[in-house]
Amino acid sequence: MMVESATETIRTTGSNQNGVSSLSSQSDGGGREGGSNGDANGEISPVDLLHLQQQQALQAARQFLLQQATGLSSPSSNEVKQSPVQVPVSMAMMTPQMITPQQMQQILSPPQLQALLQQQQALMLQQLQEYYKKQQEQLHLQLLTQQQQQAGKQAKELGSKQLAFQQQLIQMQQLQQQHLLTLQRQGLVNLQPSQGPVAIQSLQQAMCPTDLQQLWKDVAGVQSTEEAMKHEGLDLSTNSSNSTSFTAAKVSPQIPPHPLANGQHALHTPKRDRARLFEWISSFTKGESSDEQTTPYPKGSHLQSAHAPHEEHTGTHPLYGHGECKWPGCEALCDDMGQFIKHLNNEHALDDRSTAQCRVQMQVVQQLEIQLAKESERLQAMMTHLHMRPSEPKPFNQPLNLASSVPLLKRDSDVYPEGLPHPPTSAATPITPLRQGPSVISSSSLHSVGPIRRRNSEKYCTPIASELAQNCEFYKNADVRPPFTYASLIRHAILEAPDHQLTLNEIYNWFTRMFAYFRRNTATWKNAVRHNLSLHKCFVRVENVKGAVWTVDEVEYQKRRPPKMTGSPTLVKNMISGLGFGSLNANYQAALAESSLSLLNSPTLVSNSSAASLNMPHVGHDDVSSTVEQVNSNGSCSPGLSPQQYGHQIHVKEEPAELEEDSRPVSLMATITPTLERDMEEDLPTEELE
DNA sequence: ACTCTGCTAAACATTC
DNA sequence: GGAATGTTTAGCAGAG
Repeated sequence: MMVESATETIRTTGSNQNGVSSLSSQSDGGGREGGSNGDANGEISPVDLLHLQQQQALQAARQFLLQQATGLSSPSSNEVKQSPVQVPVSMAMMTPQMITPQQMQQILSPPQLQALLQQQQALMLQQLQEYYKKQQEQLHLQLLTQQQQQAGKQAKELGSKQLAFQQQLIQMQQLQQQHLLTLQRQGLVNLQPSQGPVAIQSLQQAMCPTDLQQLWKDVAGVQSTEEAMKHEGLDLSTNSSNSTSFTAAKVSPQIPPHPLANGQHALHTPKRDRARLFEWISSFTKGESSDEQTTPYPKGSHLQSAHAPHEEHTGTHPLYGHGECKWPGCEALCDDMGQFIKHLNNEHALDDRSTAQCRVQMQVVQQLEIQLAKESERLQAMMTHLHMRPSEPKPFNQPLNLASSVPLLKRDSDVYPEGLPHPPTSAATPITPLRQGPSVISSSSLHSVGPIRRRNSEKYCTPIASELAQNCEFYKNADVRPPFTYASLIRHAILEAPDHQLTLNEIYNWFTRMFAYFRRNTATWKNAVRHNLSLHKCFVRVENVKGAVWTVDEVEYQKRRPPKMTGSPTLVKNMISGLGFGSLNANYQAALAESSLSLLNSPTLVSNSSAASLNMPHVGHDDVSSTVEQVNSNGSCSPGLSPQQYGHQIHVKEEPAELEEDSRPVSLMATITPTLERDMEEDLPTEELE
């Protein structure tokens, strides 16, 4: 009972604080309809009245608090000082007043707070009742008058006005119901009246209509009770202020300044305070849940973390741990499981209270999930930003920024169904290998260590070059499997070589040098490398003076995964238009980005012998400007990139590589398709593009 | 259900 | 002869 009353008190106190904003906000919305009425009558709206009264209650509580605080010992004053620091930001935002609800609940003793609030509540209730009564009568009168006066007016106008009045009436009745219910039910659902309309809505959600109606039927009784309380309120408050010494001295030294700021604190707080904590959490949760659609960041979401200790699964029952009942707000001591079960069945049976608390908990979970989604989104934005930060517009060949511009591309869900953030695919980052340590870790670090069948570089437009460039330090140090296929890695290694050729051993070395992951399981991955080299005809073995070297047939490589262009012609059009490039086929995006990046990375060309062996047709490149060759220090074409690609990269300057990809001449691609012995079932890109 | 792709493992041949 | 290199096959699994 003490806990109950204490929580009630706190809730009410907090409501006074928070109610200012929440109520005022509601008056904006709900008050519009009633506002006209209020203006017409020259009276304040019920919401304003409630607001005013809650402010009065808050003022009274503050005064009371101040009186008591003057005699507080240093610890408590310290606490008061510290609390604002530890108050979560959103909480602080919610409570613009100097004294936060937490401070209130820490400093005021439950009886005192309860007395204060009961007093204020009783006053408010009485005034509200009277006010509502008057308003209802006036509304009915006005409605009748309107109907009579506007009998000759257009039906439309009449209808709208009547509707407005009726809505106003209904709203007022609802408001009245809600307030009364709040006052009556606060012990049941731990609702924070101060949360105002938000909490009230939550209450409505938490209670079935029949409950509401039944409760409303008892309004008269409630009123009498409240009036009785009101009469006793003075005595209560007097008693509390006199007899109960101020509780800051009693409670504060035992509890950390702000249990809410740290969930662990809740474990060490006295039971009463923990109950209060839960009440706060519940009330905030309810308050947020109602406007969660419009509030991007739940204000009290972090508070819910403080609730975690309650939910930790200890023992054999999730609701039982450390000899306590973990039911929110309960914490009854139970020696053993049997006792706990008995307690659970007795105290937390299926009733209104348990149901309401369960709903509260559901909303807590819901809020947490929403918060998780929000935080994940924020993380994505942060990572995207960090990856793009070092990027400076290159004079040419700036790869596509897929991450930022491909909102429609299904990547996360496809590649990371677990909800893990996908590796940043911001190809807009500088191409040169660099530069950022593991601190800027792409989400690739989250890749599983096990085999990944589909590397995102292959299908989901993560250019290996950019990814590696961004996180090369990370991959060098972290035992994380790179999210690329062996073929991609081999190709990248080869293209990274000065002459675009590597021996097998050099490829091995590149793997071990670049990836900590490949410093182990050598037998496995080396075999895989050899297997890939042999299997894929894009890797061409060239006999050299010093032995055999491996080169890359870029055309073959890009033919490896012909793009599947799906979608409407308009979509394709949009893709080509440049801004829509995000919808481009990921394979081509990745492949082209990779190839272009690799070209930029590698200062030299493939040796003539290898180039010849690559069977690369030298296609006349009308589009290739000299600047291309200027930029490309070598001044010659890479084995893989067609001149047209270069040309497009150049011409379309800041256009993403996809564009080049898209605009890659189909006919040319067809013509340059080398006739290689190794047959590979392949759809010509042209067909796909068409 | 089927196909494609990628990974792993393994056997075998050739070369160093 | 052993290790490295290269080729090939098979099975499995994920994804479309």
